[in-house]
Amino acid sequence: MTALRPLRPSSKVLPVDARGHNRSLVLQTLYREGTRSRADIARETGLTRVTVSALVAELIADGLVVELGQREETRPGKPATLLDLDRSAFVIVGLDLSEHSVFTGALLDLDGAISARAEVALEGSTGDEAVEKVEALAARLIEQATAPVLGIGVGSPGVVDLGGVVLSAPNLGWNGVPLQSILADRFGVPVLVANDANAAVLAEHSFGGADSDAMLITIGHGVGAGLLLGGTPLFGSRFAAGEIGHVVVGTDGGAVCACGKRGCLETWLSIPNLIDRLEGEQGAARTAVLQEAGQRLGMSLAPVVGALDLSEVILSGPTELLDGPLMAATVETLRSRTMAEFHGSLTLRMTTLGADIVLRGAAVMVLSGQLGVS
Amino acid sequence: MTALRPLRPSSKVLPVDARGHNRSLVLQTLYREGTRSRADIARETGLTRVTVSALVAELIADGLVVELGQREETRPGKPATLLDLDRSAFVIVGLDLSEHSVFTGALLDLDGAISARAEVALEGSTGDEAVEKVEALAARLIEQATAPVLGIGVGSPGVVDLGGVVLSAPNLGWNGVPLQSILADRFGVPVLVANDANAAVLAEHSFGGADSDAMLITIGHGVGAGLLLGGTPLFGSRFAAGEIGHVVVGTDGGAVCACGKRGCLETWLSIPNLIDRLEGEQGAARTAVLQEAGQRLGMSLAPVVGALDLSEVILSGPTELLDGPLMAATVETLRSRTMAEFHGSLTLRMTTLGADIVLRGAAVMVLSGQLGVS
DNA sequence: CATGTTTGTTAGTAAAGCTTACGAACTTAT
DNA sequence: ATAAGTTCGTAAGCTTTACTAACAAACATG
Repeated sequence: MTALRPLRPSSKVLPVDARGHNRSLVLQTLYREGTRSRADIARETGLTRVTVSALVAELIADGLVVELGQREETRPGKPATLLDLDRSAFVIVGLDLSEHSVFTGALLDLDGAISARAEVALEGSTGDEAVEKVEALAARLIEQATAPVLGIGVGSPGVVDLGGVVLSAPNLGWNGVPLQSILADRFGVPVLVANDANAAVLAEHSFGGADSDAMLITIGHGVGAGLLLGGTPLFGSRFAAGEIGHVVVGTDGGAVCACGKRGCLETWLSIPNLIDRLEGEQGAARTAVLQEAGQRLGMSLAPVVGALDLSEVILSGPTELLDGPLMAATVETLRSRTMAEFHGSLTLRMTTLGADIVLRGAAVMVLSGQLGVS
Repeated sequence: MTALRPLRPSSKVLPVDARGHNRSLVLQTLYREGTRSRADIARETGLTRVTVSALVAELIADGLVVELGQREETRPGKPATLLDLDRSAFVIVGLDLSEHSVFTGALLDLDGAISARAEVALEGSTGDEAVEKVEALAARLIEQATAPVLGIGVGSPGVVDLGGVVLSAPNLGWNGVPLQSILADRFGVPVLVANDANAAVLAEHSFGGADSDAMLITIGHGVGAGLLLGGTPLFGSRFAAGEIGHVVVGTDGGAVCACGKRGCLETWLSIPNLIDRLEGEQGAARTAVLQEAGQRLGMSLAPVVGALDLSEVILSGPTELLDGPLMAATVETLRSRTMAEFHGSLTLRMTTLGADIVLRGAAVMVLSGQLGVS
């Protein structure tokens, strides 16, 4: 008889786990700050020079870190030996399954730069056929790799659990597809699978300058969101966090949605619906349609921004539709519906990463999972 | 030149830190599962019997754990020596500053049971005068303590940062009041200060059976919320997470709020406003007022529940107003505005902890901060 | 009564990071 | 030019941690 309900048991920590953490810490310092000496790393991490030397020796043996020779800068004392990540030592395979009619993929280096691309047309494939197309795409990219593959990252539409099983992706006809283990078995490298919007918000955090509390809205065939809270992605109790497309917005009806309800956010904001509404409209009428959509988005987001105290909301999707009256109306609605004094510094902007955002997010997943850097 | 923006540096981990973690793990096992032998703990934690013995010896020396004698149960092998937390070894001081005209406080044991109470009338005090009343209340409770004080937990209204500074609490006239250090300096024991709704959701998780993803709405003089995501409280980028009282709900105007906007959630739902609206109403008219308030709450919560994939929403406040037509309307609105297939198991209920919820949450903060149990 | 089981402890080992010390290589002051 | 001071990386030895192996104590069972 105890007053507390059981929590999932947290696990023991051995000294060897601490070692792994400190190894990642050294790696992260080099990754983020760039060229550094062993003594620099010791100062920045708080570890001793001795310990850093041992960890660096291990990283050099693993081929992750290289010595670059002595520091040029002239100052007293023995010159430092500079180190850096060997940013060409590995490549990462990133896959984006979120587009409507095509799977895209790329080879990325440790900095997230894209060195090769490939894609495969979906042609209406679903189920196993679609899985085979994912495998073929990955195989094609791995063939082109000029360095060992660190891992495969996948941004998939739908609901994905922590083990990389796609629980539900209606467009692809997937229900409980264990994509992670399928790819891991086939290619023998680490595989990480997540929802596309979650991947995107990670990319925006790592490469796009987003805060560690941010929300990224993907607007395309559907409407979804990825949430980053305290630097950690939010998955939700049923792995369905960010599924905001089918939340009803407003009290005044709205169009009937594919899901059966009336006035879902997607009926206002998804690109197909938006294009339908804009059909033939010009000038002020066109602006009015975009403003209405923006207001609806703002109304939907206001309670979330207030409840989570978000400082940054980012939009991803077709710039020509989103970046203008729509976004202006969203920010105006957000400000007028939340506490201005608290949210004075709330920013709303387009992603800076364009169409590659999911691919680069998939790479971040691998970097963070395999190297502990992110 | 690196592609990643700097993150706040995470810190090194020494073997001694791992030791502390494992010590907490043993403590947590005893706290949650109750009476256990060393061998039981070893099996449940994955640590060896040797290591557990060493950790238990330390905990016994600290007075946190006691031996209870041999297990009665008859089975082969040497009989086990049973252990348990010494649940009367320490007391916790919990303070609730969230009520409108009175500060309440209590002495709690390690199980969160209340053994003494005290309160002090606010009588309009603000600023330093209010701080002095907090100190007096704590002093009065500490005098009554029959065991060493493990720490002081405080649930305060307003915005509280991670260092226990009350950045803003308009009702008390507090702006940047370092309550944690004031109390720590005065009483020489660990002090933890957090927002009242955050404290409340912790209590509901520890003592009320709430899931590790839950949202607790406090409805009183104002309307606030505490969020628990993955078992961790959410604070937000400016420590203002949960401030949903001044989010505008609906598109049809509504009453003017103290904050200047029109149609804030508080204008529909705060207890003073609700009582005003109910003034003189009976029967169906009364029900209609409560239903309207419940619908407004549901409209506000729907985007949050959808975005966070919450499975549990809990209300705290006067049962006679909330637990009836209001709550029924809220759950109905929530279901009709979110994806039923995902949120089939969404539950909305009243807290089971009554008026002591903040006091007990304050105790959880101390338990979790000082013993690593929660 | 012999055998097997379970508990808690003792003894010894491996790993991790620490402190102390030192040689190498450089700048700066005399 | 020489001496002194500074900085870097490494070596040696220590402390802490949790591990394995082994054992005595205390019980049940055939």
